[in-house]
Amino acid sequence: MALPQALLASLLVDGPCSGYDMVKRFDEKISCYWMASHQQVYKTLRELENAGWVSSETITQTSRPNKNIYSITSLGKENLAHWVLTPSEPTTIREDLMIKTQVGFLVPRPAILDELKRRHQIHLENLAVIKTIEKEEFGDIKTLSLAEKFHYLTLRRGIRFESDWVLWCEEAIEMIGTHQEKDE
Amino acid sequence: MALPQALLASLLVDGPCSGYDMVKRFDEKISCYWMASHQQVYKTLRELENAGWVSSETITQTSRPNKNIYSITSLGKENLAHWVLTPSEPTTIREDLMIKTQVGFLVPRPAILDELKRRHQIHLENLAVIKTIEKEEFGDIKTLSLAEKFHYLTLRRGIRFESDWVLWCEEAIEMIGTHQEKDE
DNA sequence: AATGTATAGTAAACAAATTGTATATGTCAA
DNA sequence: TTGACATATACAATTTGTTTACTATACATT
Repeated sequence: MALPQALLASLLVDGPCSGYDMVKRFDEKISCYWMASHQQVYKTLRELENAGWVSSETITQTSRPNKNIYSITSLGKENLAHWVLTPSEPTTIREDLMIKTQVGFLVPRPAILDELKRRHQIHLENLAVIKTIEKEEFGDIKTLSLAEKFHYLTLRRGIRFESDWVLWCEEAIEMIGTHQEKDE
Repeated sequence: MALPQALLASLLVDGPCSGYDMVKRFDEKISCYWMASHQQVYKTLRELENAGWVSSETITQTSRPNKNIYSITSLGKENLAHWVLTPSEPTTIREDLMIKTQVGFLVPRPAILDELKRRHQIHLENLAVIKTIEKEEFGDIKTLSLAEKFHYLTLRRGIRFESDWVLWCEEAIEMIGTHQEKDE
């Protein structure tokens, strides 16, 4: 929905880059709250250029394929600022695991417990990655500039999000794992 | 992606219902982790019937338009159980507010603070609704059946999710609201 | 010499989701 | 009695996103 704006924001905050770089940025940093395939990214960058919100410069490379470096234009920046001012509703969520949990009684308990443990592990790992970034990129919070604080807040969202999943998984594993059926 | 399974799960857990009822169920209860428009719901129910995973019975009504009551079939139940056994990755998130936070420095601070406060309020209200359901539908957790515990866990996920948003909003409002720029 | 990995991008086909519109009917209040 | 609201379903257009597949080159490994 807001992929164009997500790309513009990345170009603005982290500087000009190629489509290839953008895909990597999405895989790494932003992954906790936005995802996009490389086809989508390349396509959207071209559309943004047609709209005049980004400009591109082709870098001729001898050792590698040529690449197009995209930069946000002043028009793109204006558009982005305008979009930020429009209110937006919480994004709709579609979480497969919740459906599976709802009907978890359909399958043997070890099966659903394994899936919960798998998820627990995934979120533990994600959390470790984000916390490393927090330590490396942010020192004393009070000394940050306003822009840095905004950046830091998106990272905090990721930490909260992953921590919350970890805690829920633990609650679920405990509750399902220790359940004793009456009269059986 | 898993809308068919979400519908099957709802028919199984909450019983047979019409397309109209299903939309309402999605608006109310499941809203914290799945969303679907009525067009999607009606379409998918028809597809599920063609696949033989649900059956429908037309209820002739004099006072209202006729309605089709859908029920899950044994084939649908088998399919659902099979799907539960397949592992699934965390759903990709696309959260507009995070992009806006990333580039919040583009707009006047009161504007972004208002948006954060609006979100804070939304999640507070969502949280109140879910907590009411928790009180009304679940008493002593230890006495719940296994199926009820699975149900309860999806509710717990909603409570955690909304609480977490509330806390993040408070953190963000505090951090941005109290920021003092140096040398300006 | 063959295989794998990283870089850098294009394109078509399909699936999913949103947006907009149409069609009925009944209830209730201003 | 007009209009808003709720019930109940459906079609069509468009946008958005995923899957699959393909073209290149270079560098490192086996």
